[in-house]
Amino acid sequence: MADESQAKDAPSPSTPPDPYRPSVVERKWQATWEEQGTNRFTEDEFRSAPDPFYNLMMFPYPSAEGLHVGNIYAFTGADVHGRYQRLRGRDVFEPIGFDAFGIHSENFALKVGRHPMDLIPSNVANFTRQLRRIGGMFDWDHTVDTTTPEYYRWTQWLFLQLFRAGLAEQKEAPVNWCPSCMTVLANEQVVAGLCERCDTPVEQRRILQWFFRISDYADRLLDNLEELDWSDVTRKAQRNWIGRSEGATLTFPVKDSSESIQVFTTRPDTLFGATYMVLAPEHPLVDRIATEERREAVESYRAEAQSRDVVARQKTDKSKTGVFTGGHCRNPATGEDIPIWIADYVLMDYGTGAIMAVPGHDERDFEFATAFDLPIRRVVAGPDDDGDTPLQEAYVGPGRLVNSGPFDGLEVEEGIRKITEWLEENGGGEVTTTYRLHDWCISRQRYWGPPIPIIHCDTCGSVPVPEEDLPVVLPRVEDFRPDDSGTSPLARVESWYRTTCPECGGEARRETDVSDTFLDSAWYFLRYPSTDTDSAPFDPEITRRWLPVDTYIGGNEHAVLHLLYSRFVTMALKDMGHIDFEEPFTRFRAHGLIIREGAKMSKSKGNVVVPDPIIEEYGADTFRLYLMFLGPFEEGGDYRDAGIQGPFGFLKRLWETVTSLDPRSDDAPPDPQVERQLHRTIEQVTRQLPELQYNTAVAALMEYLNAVRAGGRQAVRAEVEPLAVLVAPFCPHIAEEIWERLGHEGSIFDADAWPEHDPALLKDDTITLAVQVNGKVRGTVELPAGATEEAAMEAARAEPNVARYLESGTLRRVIHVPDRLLNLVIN
RNA sequence: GCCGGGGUGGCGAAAUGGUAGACGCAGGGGACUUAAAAUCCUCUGGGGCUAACGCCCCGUGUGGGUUCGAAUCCCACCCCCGGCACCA
Repeated sequence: MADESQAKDAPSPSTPPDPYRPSVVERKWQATWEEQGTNRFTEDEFRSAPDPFYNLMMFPYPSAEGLHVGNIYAFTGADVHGRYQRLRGRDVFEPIGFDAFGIHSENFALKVGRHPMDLIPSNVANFTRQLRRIGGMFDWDHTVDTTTPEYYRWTQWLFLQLFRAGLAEQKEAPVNWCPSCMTVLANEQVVAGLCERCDTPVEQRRILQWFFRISDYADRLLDNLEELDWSDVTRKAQRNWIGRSEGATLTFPVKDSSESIQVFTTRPDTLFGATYMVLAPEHPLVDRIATEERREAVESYRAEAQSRDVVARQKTDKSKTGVFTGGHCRNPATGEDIPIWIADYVLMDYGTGAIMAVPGHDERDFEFATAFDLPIRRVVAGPDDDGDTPLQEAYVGPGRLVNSGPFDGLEVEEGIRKITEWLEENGGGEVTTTYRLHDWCISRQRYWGPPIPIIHCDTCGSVPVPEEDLPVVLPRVEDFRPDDSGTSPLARVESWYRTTCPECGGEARRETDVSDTFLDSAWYFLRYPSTDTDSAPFDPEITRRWLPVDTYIGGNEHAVLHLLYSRFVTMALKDMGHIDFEEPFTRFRAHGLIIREGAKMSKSKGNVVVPDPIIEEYGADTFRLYLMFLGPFEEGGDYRDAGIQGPFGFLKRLWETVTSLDPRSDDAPPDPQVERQLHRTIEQVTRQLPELQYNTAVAALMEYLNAVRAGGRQAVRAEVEPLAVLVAPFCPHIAEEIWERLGHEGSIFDADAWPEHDPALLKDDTITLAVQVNGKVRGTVELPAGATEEAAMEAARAEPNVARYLESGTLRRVIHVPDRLLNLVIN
């Protein structure tokens, strides 16, 4: 009997014949992608791709612990974006690499007693395995590892270009110095003013460092921000960091001397209230101004200021300290002699390192003047004040000038202009702009970085290593601990640093400092498409075709430094004629942070999500889908262990729906209601994916599958086939498998199969209109779409609950929002 | 202190002037099972009224305002998270 044979073949309900086995599906497709080169570009393809889309994500530091969920979250979000673009037909290049130089690697290597040259390759191998496992669309033929000579050769090349352009220079700068370890510490190695290793109080030391003159580019870096399609938070952070401040530089002649002191102020209008001057302790004029009888006090204060670490020096919550120098200068406005002090609340590296103190109208000066009993004078009167109103605190609000001679009565804004003009005419001042942004210190007295390619020669000075001699290879040094010299461990390797001068051939010495990791990452996006080239850092033709980066996704912790340095390097390279664009990242989006069960994840709390076992159990597709579903991608979300069940169930149902399709219904038309919802889903997902609104797009997909399966109905092919494509950016493996099972050959990502929605199908024929009385919903009525107000009124009156309210008062007004609501205002 | 972001059911979250709580988790009830797991169906903001169908009130951090109508806009305040922090 036919029934019998069917029964034999039919699966028993408890053991489905073909359950969803993520690991099988995922292994299969990862192997297929690898074999077919699905995600890889050849050099020819790079040169000829018709519609390039450069999809970049911030490359990771390959820690020994392996990929963190935070990394996976970021990479998945970026990968979804890249896969979406590819499904829309773009030629998407999605590279990944490793940012493996720097103090983290070095400290970890010291801690575990292994050499970073051994450690890093094994970390990279582990990261690579994990990155392949999550199913990113990475081009594994074009990766970079910043610690390989093939890469840092060009980092050194970049240094040389900047050096030649006059953008690299050596100058003295303070560093954190641990007198017990006798070594230079990075800011993060100083904890509450103490060395993190030995708890000794940290001091400052001035040593010669290499700087890039990024501040030359401050205006351009700031002004270009207007035009960039970047997250607002990120642009704002950069604006604050650059900190452009318009003001004036004023000159105060020192009494009984030919010297004068320059100060920067944004409030030249308060000049008449300047009752004393303050210099930074390091200010070069201090020696010449301090009088004999004050010299001892001045010297000991300077020594004390220097004995603090660089971070503690700038704490705002400590009380003001300072000493009188014994010197005076003349206030050019009042003609008065005012005392010159030194205090560490004035910073040498902002403005001119000196201020005119106006205690009446500056909180810091007020605090200082109160502490040292210096005169406080009101020169701005608020709306209820006059020139004699006493000051209980600094007044920083708007008002009119008082006690300011000819300028009395002017509003602050006008006073600023008039007093500046007056000083300019008398040679006592000029309009100036200063920046918070400092030059970029790129030297590190450390081992684990690319050596700075400079040779020091007694006759020729600092000579660049000839480009053909690059890379200057970082030698393998077994003892790479920092030492008591205040220089890099490389300074102990005489065989390495002794060399000859490329210019005069005489004896010379290599620079032994290495460069900042931020330099490695400031140009890596230029290298990715050109890793096939070893004759140049980046191929001009390929670079023209692929850059700038179309979308860059990464953490906002790099909002300032990394992104700013990359922009600076790009601008400098453009000015030197190496590239033809000056902004590296057309679009940047910052992703949010993942927390776990309401708390920040941290190793010490032991609440870190370990990805491998989760991927093992549920598969990468489920894990990816869950991460994207947690919350808005740009805001982050709360990882709750149980939550993964939702996305997992969704994929199991998707699988079941496809594998149980009846081939005889392949040509059947979709159910009209389901079809409408399909088109609404296509519309929503297509709109939201490029905007990174993943969580709601996933919800729409779930809703659609629920509709397809509602009441246990049997789906037809036309209802589920588009779903395979829509889900593919999130879950590439299962999408490929379903696509293949639906009878397609080749990768879904090459199928040009992204569905188009039909606008005519977005709306239902009948709609539910909410009927309100005085703004409160009192009922709903079913109406044909586009019904008139009259039709809506008629239906509303027929609704008993609405009618009840209408009878209780007089209808005053009707507000009709077609197809949405009807609000009846009664009294 | 300054600059961002945020505060909505038991929980993650939707909704950016028009039916608050889509989607999902957790939980309750039911089906299947010898049983459990898995799966499927169904209910689920709080309170009240009703035999029931239903209906009413309250509800988006707090207090005010604008509006026919506010989670959404405006004013004041509280709290949480992130960044910067003596920048003259």
